Amino acid sequence: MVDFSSFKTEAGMPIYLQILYFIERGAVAGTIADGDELPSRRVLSALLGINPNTVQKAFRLLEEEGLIESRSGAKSFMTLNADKISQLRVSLLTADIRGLTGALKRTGIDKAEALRLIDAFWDEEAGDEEV
Amino acid sequence: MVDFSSFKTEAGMPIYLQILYFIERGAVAGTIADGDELPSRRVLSALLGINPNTVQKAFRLLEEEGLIESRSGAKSFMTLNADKISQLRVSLLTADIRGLTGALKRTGIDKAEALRLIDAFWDEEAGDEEV
DNA sequence: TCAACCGTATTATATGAGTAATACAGTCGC
DNA sequence: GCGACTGTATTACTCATATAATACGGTTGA
Repeated sequence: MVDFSSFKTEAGMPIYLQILYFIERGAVAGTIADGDELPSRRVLSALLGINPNTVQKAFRLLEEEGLIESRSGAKSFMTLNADKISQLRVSLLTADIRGLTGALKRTGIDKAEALRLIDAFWDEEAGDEEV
Repeated sequence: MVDFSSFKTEAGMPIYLQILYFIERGAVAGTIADGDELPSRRVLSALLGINPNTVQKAFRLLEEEGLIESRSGAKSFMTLNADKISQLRVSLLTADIRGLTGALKRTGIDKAEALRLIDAFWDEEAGDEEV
């Protein structure tokens, strides 16, 4: 069963996308594996305190993406393979890195300082680093 | 005059926020300086192909933040000083770095690989790096 | 002075995100 | 079989974003 205990909704991004990315990143990280059972729309929505339709929207997109399989009346399961994971890994990391480097460049930071900041912040959770 | 020639709207974020961040990052980077004149709401909206009200929303927030000064009937100007810029720099960079490290960790990447990716992607614009 | 700007405000409309309530048919284990 | 679950679908509502069309009064420069 796919574990949602570490999932927390945040402001600023649609919840259905947060669910989508949570599944995608879990698949790439290996914490979610092929064949894993997904909680039902109703159960997950109750667990997260959101509407079943919001969960359904995320699951529908994941099914269109070929990452999960749903049959009317039955439970839903992850359908992963090495190719899908590899492809997903590239697209997620590329978007992450490109987004950050673009933002940092617009803020006038050079590469050396960027690397220093990543290095300093990596192990922190809620520290007050000197920027 | 604040230069918006490099500004392009993107999907996924409210346009008024994109304008807000563009000004903020320009102020931190030094490409926008204290006393710089801002284009009028009407002129900028025509230039960007968006609605004047969307520009006004961004400028209103910037004024509440104390980064610009507007007088009814007259033009608007940047009002920056070292303290404001320093404060802005910390908040922007902190949000950037925290966002990225969180995403990469959820994708199962370790620090060494993260630093390698940033280093490899920094000088690229639209390349096809091996991830 | 006065026309051409400027900032500001108001009202209306369209769209997408998210919630809410409900309904229907398929699957599964007892 | 049958009840409890499942996925799926529909309609309606709220809210934020963005657009659109105006309108008002202040500022500026020829």
